[in-house]
Amino acid sequence: MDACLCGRTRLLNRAITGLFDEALRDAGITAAQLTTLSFIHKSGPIAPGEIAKQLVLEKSTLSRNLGRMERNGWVSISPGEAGHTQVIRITRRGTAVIAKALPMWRAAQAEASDRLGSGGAEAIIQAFDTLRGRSARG
Amino acid sequence: MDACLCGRTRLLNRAITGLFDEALRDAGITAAQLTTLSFIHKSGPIAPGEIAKQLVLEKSTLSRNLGRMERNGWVSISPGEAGHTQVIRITRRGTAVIAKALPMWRAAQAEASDRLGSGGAEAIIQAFDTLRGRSARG
DNA sequence: CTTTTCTGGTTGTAGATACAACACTGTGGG
DNA sequence: CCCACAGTGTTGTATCTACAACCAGAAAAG
Repeated sequence: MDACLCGRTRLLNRAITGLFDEALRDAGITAAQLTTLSFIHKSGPIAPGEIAKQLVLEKSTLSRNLGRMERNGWVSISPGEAGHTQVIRITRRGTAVIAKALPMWRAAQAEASDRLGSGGAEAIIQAFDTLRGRSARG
Repeated sequence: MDACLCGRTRLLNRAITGLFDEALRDAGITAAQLTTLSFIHKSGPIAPGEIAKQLVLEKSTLSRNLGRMERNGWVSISPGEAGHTQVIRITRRGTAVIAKALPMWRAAQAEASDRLGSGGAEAIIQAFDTLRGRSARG
């Protein structure tokens, strides 16, 4: 059970997330939050269900994460057209916090690339793309 | 911010962990617990601090995880020789649960390899090893 | 038109994770 | 001997995550 893909992925995740969280601390945003916020920024107004699908997040998880982000003033949550649906929009403060975090993110990205080695970073991108591709088809 | 290593690593982690957790459900153990338990099984009696260091886990995180595993009867926690230290030992029930989980783990590992593609699985191992090597040196 | 079913979101509960602060114990300096 | 310090583990608090159960609205079935 030595070469467990899950154990390795999880350890990799702890190490990389820790690195980004530390780098982003002064911006007052976590790595998880920045990922979601950037996604919303890029997508434009979007339903929670769609975010969850794209980011492979449980809807209940996302619900609470969005609640925190709304409390921080980074996103607005308004009722959608069809009943009981919602639309998530990034706010000015949300855009501002992304801008503030950007240089710190760049530094963390560079540091992560360095620690993973040129092959390692590529490797993660590749594993990610393969997973994405397969799950999209399947 | 599209090719964020952190976002991708985290998504990869959610996907892979979910796959293993589902596969292991009938064994009554989670992926995180199986990783720690296997490590203890392989290492023999070991101090919590050492486990945390090897698995890149915060000592407080490990403390609570070990508490749950002790409550499940999978490990024993006894005082070490030097004051205030501890020794963690795997129990019979711990060994038994690993044995029970083994075939499910194998299936999950195969499924994960498949979804990641031959290159993807190798890629994760490689990224892991590079990180390990660099952090060991640094 | 009413009932069933489906889709989308929230709430209850629990594990995994980390940071800060604390408690316990051994060791050195005085 | 007493006190500061360093190493090790726990506790308080918060975030991230998921599963199960639920609720609300809409569409389909009758």
